[in-house]
Amino acid sequence: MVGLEQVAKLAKVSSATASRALSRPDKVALETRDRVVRAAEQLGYQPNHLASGLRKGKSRTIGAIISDILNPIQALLAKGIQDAAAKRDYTVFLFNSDEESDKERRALESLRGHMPQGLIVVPTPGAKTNLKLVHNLPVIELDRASGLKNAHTVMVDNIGGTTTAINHLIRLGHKRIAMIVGDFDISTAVERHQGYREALEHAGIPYRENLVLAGHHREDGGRSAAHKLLMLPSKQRPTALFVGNNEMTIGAVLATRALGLRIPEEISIIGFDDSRWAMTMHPALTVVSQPAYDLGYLACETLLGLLEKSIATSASSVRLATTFIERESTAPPRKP
Amino acid sequence: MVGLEQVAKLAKVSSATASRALSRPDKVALETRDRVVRAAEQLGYQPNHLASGLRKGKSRTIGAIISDILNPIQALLAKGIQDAAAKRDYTVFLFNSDEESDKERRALESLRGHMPQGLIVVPTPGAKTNLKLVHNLPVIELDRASGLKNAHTVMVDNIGGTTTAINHLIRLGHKRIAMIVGDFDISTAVERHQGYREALEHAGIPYRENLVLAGHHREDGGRSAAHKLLMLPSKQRPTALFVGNNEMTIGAVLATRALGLRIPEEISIIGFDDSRWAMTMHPALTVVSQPAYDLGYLACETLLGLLEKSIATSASSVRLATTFIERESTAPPRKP
DNA sequence: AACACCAGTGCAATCGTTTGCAGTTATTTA
DNA sequence: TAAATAACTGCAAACGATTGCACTGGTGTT
Repeated sequence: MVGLEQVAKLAKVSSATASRALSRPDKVALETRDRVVRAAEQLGYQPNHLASGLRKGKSRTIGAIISDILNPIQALLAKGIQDAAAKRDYTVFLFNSDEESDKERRALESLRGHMPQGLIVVPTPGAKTNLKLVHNLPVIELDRASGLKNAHTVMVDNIGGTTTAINHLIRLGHKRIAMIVGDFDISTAVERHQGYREALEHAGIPYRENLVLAGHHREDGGRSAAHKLLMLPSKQRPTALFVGNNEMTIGAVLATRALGLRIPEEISIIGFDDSRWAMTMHPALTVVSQPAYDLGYLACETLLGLLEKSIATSASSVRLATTFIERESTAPPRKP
Repeated sequence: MVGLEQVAKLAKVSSATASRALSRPDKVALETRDRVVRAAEQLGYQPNHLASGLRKGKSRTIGAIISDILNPIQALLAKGIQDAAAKRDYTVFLFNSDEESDKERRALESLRGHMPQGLIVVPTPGAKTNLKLVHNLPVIELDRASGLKNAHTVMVDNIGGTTTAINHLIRLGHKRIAMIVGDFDISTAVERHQGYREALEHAGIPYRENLVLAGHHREDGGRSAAHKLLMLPSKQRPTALFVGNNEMTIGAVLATRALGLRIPEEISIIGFDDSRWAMTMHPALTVVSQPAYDLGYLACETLLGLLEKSIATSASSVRLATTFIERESTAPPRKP
């Protein structure tokens, strides 16, 4: 390891001056600085972040905990975060919680020792407790809210996105619109359900308990919920289906196919979240799309902004709009 | 920040003893250890990795540079790496190169300062030069080889995977089998192409230059290459198409659809890499699937193994087998 | 009884950088 | 010309954890 000491020796200055030459150019004579810079270059000197972080109390790292890197939406979040961090010369420690509160806690414990200056987290249901482990760190909650007071959040307009989708179905003439929802311990699931409810109400369509099933966020849950809905007696069977996230949508589509029902002739489907397979499947899926990359990017910028001015801004809350993308999976209901 | 000093004071010992009590239990009297542990717990003490890393010269972190986190295959690699690292209590700095040598270099520079103990990298074409930046670090090359001597590599059996696929097509009766390849500055592209060539040769089918087009790894390239192939006069037009990676395969499928050709009746398609959309598209795609998670996991285990025994094992090279998954996108060629 | 040995503990140096303070020159001002 | 000011530079003390060394007192050996 080539350290500052050696650079200093080669440049015939003290290590103090060498340090200043490299990070406070104005504090050092031009000629001296040159000598140091040249020496550093020649030796291939690279400052040791562990040491400087220790001394300055600033590691220039942040932590990020997303729920599942294999979910394309979350991967986009991660990418947005990393790009924003890289632009300001921060490095990010990325963890997966896999939606398990326990893994989230372990990630936080692991993270804590590395002295990140801030945190971005897609909170699991246990986050409210877990986040106490890092009570002294600025935290941005991404995609959903844990319910923690004075937390900063960056989310999408779930209610608006959902009502747009439901309104579209209503305009096509659908009356029996079902929804597959996530678990209500996650704020997005609550909000999307609320959007669904409001849209129906606004159109004067009664809300029917038996048309709302839980899919638990995963493909399997989506599949069995859809199966149940589509097996209802034909008088009760929904003519349209709105699914609360991408994983469950896959399940729902597969269940539909398995039953031999044609989309959109026999059942219209809209999913929350866009993705590659939604575009390429047949028929292409109509979706509510989230600006996931921007969401991540913005969350990171917000966090870094917080760090630099170090003023404890009171809890901020950002909502980004969703985009409704009409493809081929929706059509008017069949005449009876 | 609660430091060791404060724990020590509360337990009425020196910080030296406190340190030993927590990390070298056998070096300290049982009763003392208890007192220290209790004090640490009470104060919520968390060791500072920056400090211990600095002192011990071991950061317990590794760096990982993948090419694109949005590619599901690469996301799986990342997840495998992280899981393996977490199991041994290492933390990983994850970067994206986006296949650009320049970004790879910047990632390496950024990484260097954080004193990772090792590196896992999916090398870009510039890796051979870039990796000199970290010449003193153990490096595992993942998924492809940069050509660097004495590098450890963890890859799949690209040749075997490809020949299996091509043989399958040959057995179905195809004679004009086209391939969309990647750029030859990436080892996987070279190997897959070689597998294609060998399989044809072995079956006595002549290799035709005009049936092999470059798709440059991306969807767009795949689309235009496929378009060109499918527009050949019908006597020359391929009856089957093998595509060198997932991105290009999407393009190829879209081009096929755009031309109104039916899969597999008019053209059989096999892609390298499995994915969600390959399973759900219609018809479901026949693929050569890589054990990406295992690949990542293994790469990380190899690296950590290297670190622990600190013996400079000579370059190891691991190859994992691929799996051929037959779905619905292949069929015998149409009788003329 | 004399000695060697061992477990348990603390002192103080160390890892590589940064920075408050003080010291040295050169420059400006009255 | 003397004094005040500014511009550079170096000394040494941090940051928090670890560890070689030395010290203490106790146990075991002959």
